[in-house]
Amino acid sequence: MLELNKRSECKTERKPEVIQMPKTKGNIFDTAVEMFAERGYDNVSMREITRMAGINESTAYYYYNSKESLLDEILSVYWKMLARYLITKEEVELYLETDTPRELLVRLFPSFQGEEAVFMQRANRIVCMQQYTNPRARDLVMDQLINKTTESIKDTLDILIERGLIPAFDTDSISFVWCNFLFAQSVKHANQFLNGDSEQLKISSFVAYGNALIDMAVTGRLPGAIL
Amino acid sequence: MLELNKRSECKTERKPEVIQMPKTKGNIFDTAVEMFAERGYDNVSMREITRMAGINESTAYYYYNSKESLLDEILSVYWKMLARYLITKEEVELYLETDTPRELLVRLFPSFQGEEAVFMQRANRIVCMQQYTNPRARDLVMDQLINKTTESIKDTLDILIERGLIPAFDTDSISFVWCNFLFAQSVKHANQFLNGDSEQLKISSFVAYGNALIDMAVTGRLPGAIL
Amino acid sequence: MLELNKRSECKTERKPEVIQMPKTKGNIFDTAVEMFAERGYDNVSMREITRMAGINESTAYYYYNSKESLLDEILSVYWKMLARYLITKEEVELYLETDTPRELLVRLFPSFQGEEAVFMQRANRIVCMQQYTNPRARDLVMDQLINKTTESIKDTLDILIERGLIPAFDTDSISFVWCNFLFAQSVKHANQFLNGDSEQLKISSFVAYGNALIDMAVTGRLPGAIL
Amino acid sequence: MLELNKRSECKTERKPEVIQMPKTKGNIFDTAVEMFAERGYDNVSMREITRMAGINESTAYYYYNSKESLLDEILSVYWKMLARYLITKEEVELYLETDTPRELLVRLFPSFQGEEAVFMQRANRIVCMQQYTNPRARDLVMDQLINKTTESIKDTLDILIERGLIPAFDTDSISFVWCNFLFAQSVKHANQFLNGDSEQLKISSFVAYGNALIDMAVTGRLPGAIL
DNA sequence: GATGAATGAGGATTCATTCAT
DNA sequence: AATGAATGAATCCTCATTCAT
Repeated sequence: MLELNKRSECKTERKPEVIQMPKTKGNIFDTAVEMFAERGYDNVSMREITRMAGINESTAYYYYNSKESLLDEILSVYWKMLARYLITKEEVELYLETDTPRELLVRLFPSFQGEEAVFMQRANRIVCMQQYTNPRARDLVMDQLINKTTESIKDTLDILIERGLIPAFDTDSISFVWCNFLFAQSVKHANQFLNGDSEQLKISSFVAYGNALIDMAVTGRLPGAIL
Repeated sequence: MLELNKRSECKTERKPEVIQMPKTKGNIFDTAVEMFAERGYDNVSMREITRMAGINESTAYYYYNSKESLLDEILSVYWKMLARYLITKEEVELYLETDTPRELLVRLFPSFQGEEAVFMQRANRIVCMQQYTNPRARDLVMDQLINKTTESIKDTLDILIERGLIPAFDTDSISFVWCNFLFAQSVKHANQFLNGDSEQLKISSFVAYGNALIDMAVTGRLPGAIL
Repeated sequence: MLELNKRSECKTERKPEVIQMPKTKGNIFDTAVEMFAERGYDNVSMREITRMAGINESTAYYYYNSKESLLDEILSVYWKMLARYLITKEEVELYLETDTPRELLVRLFPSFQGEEAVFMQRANRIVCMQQYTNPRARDLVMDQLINKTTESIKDTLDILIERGLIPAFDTDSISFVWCNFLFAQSVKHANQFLNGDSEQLKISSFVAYGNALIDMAVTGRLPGAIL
Repeated sequence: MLELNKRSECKTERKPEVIQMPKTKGNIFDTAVEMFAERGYDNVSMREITRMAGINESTAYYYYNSKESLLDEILSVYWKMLARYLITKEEVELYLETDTPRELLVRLFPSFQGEEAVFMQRANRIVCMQQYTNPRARDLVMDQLINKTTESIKDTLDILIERGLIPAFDTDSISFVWCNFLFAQSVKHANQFLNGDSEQLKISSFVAYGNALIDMAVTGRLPGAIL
């Protein structure tokens, strides 16, 4: 059976490429990510972050010019990690050597593991919150999370159709709908985020309806449709 | 041609039922809506709102106990207006006397006019921003914007299928995908919102892909699908 | 046995002479007394008083020019009621026709009944709190509560000695000590005041040690002294 | 002649044990003590304190979390200084090696010198004002200023009687009266306090009547009593 | 690297009071 | 006699940031 959250291993090497920082800086960064995610950028003060991190308030300014630049770095790291996980045309070709169409389509649902997953969840929430007021967060959402993802989906579908592995249909509109579905999930996910419970978040409906989308793509018709 | 934003008249009377306030209170309310929408609740001070509204800061506290209660009222009004526009089963039956299936399905895309539209756009943006930190806004999004809408879509599709007006399919998953599509649009809409430009917001893609969803429902297959 | 809080009836008529006010004014007055006593003049706002009294905030200003003038009236009424209860030389003479020395001395301990007692308790607390910052309250304490009372005690003792009803001693210092004892009790009383519990305030120690003072005056020696 | 305010030296070492603070903090503390004493906690704003202290308002919040915590510290210091000056049984025994009974009894009247005296006077006034609304101040008055002092007086009298140095009498009631006398003086003292004039406060009556109390204890009879 | 001290600007909110009605 | 609307001034407090050390 299909498992949305366990993606088969990547073919192309993806070195974790962990972002290296001095210990204190990392401490500030991590604490900020956690607190911003929990309560929102505007509702967390530098004082609170540094107090929670157990360091002096002014020390934060040794590493970050301003509160905003701290947020910038978080967005930056998030952007980079996201980018590493978008599937390119070349990768699709590669995967197709071994994947069935269903297996390939599952890869279109993002999935992170371990510490990375925790960071991505938090950063996702921060970005969702900030997209309305922070131009960089908005770009991130619009460009990376939406346009690039739509493109990636469309590319995958196009290749599958081209190879006759799934029936032909208008991939433009379907990739748009598909991506918006993913985006809505990510917003809802961010929305329901409660620190600590993050693990227990019910993603069952997400999985079920994600499968519906894959079904549609593979069959060319609505799930359960009797034509 | 299909027009998503001009819904044919309602059968059941919907009196505008404008929320009445004293002049000054309305002034505060409107200014707050405008400024919160533009820059976010946290980034707008009572000082700024009242200065913009041309009244004394303390006057705002004559009408609202706190900044938060001002936000509460905005959410309240938004909730009420939204609720008025959700389609019930009874209304679906009524519409079906004259509507074609396509016309009926168009009604599932919310549409506001004039001043109301301006308020709804702004309030939508405020709600989107606040859903992460304000429990009431979160409830509004999760319950009203998502659950109730999904239900409304499912009801409509079920009735159409029951009457044999569209092919049978799994309305559960489709209404879920459909609603999430709408929700994603509303978030993106909020996201791109720039005061003044609100009118120029490109909704063409929304319309195009909205039509794709309607097509799917009417035909039971993916748009352009060759089975 | 001696009962400090049940003073035998006054000989001279003391008409209750209730201070008459319009209903609303009395309402404001009473509410203010209650709230000032409970939480202190500075910590109670006109808004709170009028809200508690169930009238409009500005109505208070129809009857009182300012918050301070409301306090002034309270002090005024308190002053008048206190004055009515100080024992004059003439009254001492009158009482002596029927009282034993002990009975007469008991009269030196102030005692109020019923509603009057409630008001006096509250007002006493207000005066105690305000004596440090409000000149009128200070005068009230220093002049009325201390000097006049001391004088009244001294007069009584002098007459008793003059008539050979108690041994001779230095009434100057004893009336001073006596009055200061009373004053300390009144401050402690005010201090321990908790609205609602006012009735249950333990005055047993006050009574016991009040009796000690009377004993001293009647015997000329310290209570229990073996010379 | 007896001098109430010059207590013969302590036997047991009492190191001044001055409370040390950073300069600015001390500045805030001192200014606050002065201003609170003069005009009352509620009638002095942080703005005024810091302006008077010549520092920025927010600096005060660097050292004190709130206005109330500033008051708390004042009460704390006052409490500590008071505690250092209560006479214990052991000290009474010690003093008795050299003191006459009168000299010993004089020690029951508190006496501070120099800067300490100024602080104690001010703090005493603050405590007197605050005792009605601030639980900590109330405890301070009731427990430290009254109960502990009464106990200290009783202990001293008991020892003197036990050794046959003064006649036997009921030390319970006398220590109660005595302490209440002291307390009344302290309240009156606070009451009459006018900044700058503090030095000129007439304490003659206090001394005179304090002597009366000592006389009573030493002779067992009322001052000037002819039995 | 890290910190303690300090600050200017601005935050929400309260308050006593006024005035037209 | 009573009130609804409005306000100026002040309140406590927070915040991001700087700077000398």
